[in-house]
Amino acid sequence: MEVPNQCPHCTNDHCIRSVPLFASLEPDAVHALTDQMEHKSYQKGEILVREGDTATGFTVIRQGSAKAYRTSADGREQILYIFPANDYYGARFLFTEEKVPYTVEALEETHVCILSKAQFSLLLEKHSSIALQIIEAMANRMSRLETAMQSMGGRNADLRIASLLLEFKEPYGRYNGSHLEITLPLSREGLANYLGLARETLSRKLVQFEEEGLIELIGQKVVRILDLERLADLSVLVD
Amino acid sequence: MEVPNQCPHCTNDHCIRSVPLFASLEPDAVHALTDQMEHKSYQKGEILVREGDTATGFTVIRQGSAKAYRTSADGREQILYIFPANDYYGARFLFTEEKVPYTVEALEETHVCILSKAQFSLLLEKHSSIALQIIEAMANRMSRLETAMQSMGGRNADLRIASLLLEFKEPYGRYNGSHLEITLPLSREGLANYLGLARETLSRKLVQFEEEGLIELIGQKVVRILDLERLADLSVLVD
DNA sequence: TTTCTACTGTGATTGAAATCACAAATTGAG
DNA sequence: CTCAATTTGTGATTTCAATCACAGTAGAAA
Repeated sequence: MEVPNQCPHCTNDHCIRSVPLFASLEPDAVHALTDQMEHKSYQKGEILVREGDTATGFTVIRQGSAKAYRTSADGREQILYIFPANDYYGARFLFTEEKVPYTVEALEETHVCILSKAQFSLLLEKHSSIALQIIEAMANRMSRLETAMQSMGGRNADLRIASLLLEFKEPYGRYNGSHLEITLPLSREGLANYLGLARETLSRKLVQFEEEGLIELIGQKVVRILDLERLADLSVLVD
Repeated sequence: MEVPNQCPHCTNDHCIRSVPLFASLEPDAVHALTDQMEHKSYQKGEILVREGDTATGFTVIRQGSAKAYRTSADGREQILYIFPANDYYGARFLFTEEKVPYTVEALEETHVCILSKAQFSLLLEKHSSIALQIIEAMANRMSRLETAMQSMGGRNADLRIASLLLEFKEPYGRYNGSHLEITLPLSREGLANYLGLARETLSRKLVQFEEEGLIELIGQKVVRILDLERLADLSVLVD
């Protein structure tokens, strides 16, 4: 149920300018880009692109958010990335791979702008600074993957969960008074699929963390961090 | 015990030309580069760079091989990468991070060439094609990290080990007659640290694989693959 | 060769997380 | 608001891998 329409957020330049990747472009380049992009909308649960498809274009999430995951032979869903608004995906597999390496699914109502492979290549040629920014963005994702790998190689669930909370501190945390509160972007099931744990284990560990005074659960989407230091000790971060 | 010396392999142009990243450079650019690079040698077990150090330069492994790992609070060593000859590391953390994200340790006698951050930046400016090749190389590493994440999120050790064997098929496998044989680049302990498993579990699983007719162990460094198909079924790869 | 040191395999046991099963709570649609 | 559907928590149980302990093996050095 893709609804190709004129994305109201994209008919003016603001759209692209709020995407860090394009922040360095001059106004008329932004204008040109805006015209070329294709706009689509998705409801929660709809698939933006499916693992194994031939590469679509470079896709910017204008509004909403999405998860990227792979499905294993046993049916398990391993979430690899969570893309918040203004993030993008698809730069990488325009360069190397023919096939899309993961399924991307909307976590809520989501609007995206798509630039075709050809247009994206042209953009890269004209504005070489964008290549450097892509390298930088890729570097950040690699950092995260490396930390995830370390955390998933660990021996206990506490480590994974503590590392997850610290990872989410940046993008999803904010201070409410003096307390850091993280608004979880996924359901328990989703978090479990991100961590490679059973949902039940995650539930139990979270209440255990609460009993130990590490966190406080507020509703089921918000976690208040009570003891960041002890959480960091549990996590993968050394020193 | 770094032994800065004139690396015999680097005083002529061949050195750099066999590194895919620099394959596209013209002869005199190669010449200029060669002069700028610093050469070092390490014995097995020596540390090339340590996690948390301030970034050294872009480093090319001329001869030998190395492992990159992080150490967790509990002392566990999670291996993130294995760098074979002609591979390189350090491009990424010249862009973004100040601190080196992992320790690199020689797996055997190893010779490297190092390009300083400043020189590397200059190179990038002059030869924009190198930026694209770096993106491509990063894309490949990301692919591997994503697969690793999927495999480590899995529920059993068989999956991890089968995925490892398939991963090693490319770089370390070769056909001996009609049989595919993989020469393992690490000890059991090392492999276990790569997989996030206990050494004992890996040992047991390998003999189990052998009993089931999936593989045949030849000495302790070579694995002959007897049933690639069934191995793939066990692994993370779907279809 | 012999000796020493590393690495590797294997049994016994423990333990942590997966699974199974279901109840409680929350959400959302009508 | 009500009711169904989805999500979440929690107990009981099982299972698989970690750990502990040690013996066998290979490899390097003397």
